[in-house]
Amino acid sequence: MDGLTIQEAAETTGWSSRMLRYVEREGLIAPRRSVSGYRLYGPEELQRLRTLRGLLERHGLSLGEVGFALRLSRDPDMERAVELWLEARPRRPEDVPAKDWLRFEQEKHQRLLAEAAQLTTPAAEAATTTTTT
Amino acid sequence: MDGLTIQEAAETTGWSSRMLRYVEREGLIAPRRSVSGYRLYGPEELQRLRTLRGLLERHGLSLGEVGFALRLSRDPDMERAVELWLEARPRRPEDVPAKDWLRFEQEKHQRLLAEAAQLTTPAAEAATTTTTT
DNA sequence: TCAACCTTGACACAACCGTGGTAAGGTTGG
DNA sequence: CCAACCTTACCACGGTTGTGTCAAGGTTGA
Repeated sequence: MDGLTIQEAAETTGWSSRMLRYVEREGLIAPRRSVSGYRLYGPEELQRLRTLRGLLERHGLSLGEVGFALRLSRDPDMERAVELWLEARPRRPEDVPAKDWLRFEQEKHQRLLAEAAQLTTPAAEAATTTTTT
Repeated sequence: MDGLTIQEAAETTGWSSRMLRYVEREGLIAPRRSVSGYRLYGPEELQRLRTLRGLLERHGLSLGEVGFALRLSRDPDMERAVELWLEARPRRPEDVPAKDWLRFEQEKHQRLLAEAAQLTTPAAEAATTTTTT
């Protein structure tokens, strides 16, 4: 049975086991299960749990908010609706000609994706884990 | 004194005046004020209030969630952090070679922006308002 | 002037969130 | 077999959300 049980995972990540179940119900981190239903946390999940903790703390976010961001990213229809509503802020279209704004947005996302690609170096995840052996 | 007072705005938008103040405190819609501090709702705000209502209902969102989306869009640092965490979902990099995934993401955003540009035709907003006269 | 608005601030209250605990029962490994 | 885990499903409980109402005071317009 490879992978840490919920209590072990709790100890190495700083979450309580109770909260690990909660995090799972929020859809954020769902470890695979053993045949008998035990949660089995692998290095990826452990790392994600730690970075999640950091994310919340550094930006003052709640689990629910990150869960909402996840829902957004999984429901492009909803995401589009929200973004459209937000973009429609009272702002004279003459101020920023649409073309430029569009270019700006594209560049923003390209920048973002570049960073993402950089930070997602495949080996990095597993390496940091303490309990890999 | 042009613009509707809070109660008038409430009547035409279906929100209660109490909720209009709440919506404002969430940072979603802040009408300008008269010299004496009265809220004055213009056609833009009224339209946004109606579409907001629709947005919430159609997607089962809460004011707080839209408020969070707003915070996200105003704090690119936070947005980037959240997106990065979400993108790092357990997914074998071998499954989808990074290049293709990147292209897919870019295309997604271009599609989105195209739609946005289309729906943001400048005249549309003011036209639909009932109280323009 | 005076009724009918507006403002902010407070109290209230149900419903939900984050979190812990406990109970009843299954799994595991020595 | 048995201690020490695991599972789900509840109760609890303070904090936040969404919403109403009320109070004390300023503004407006006939």
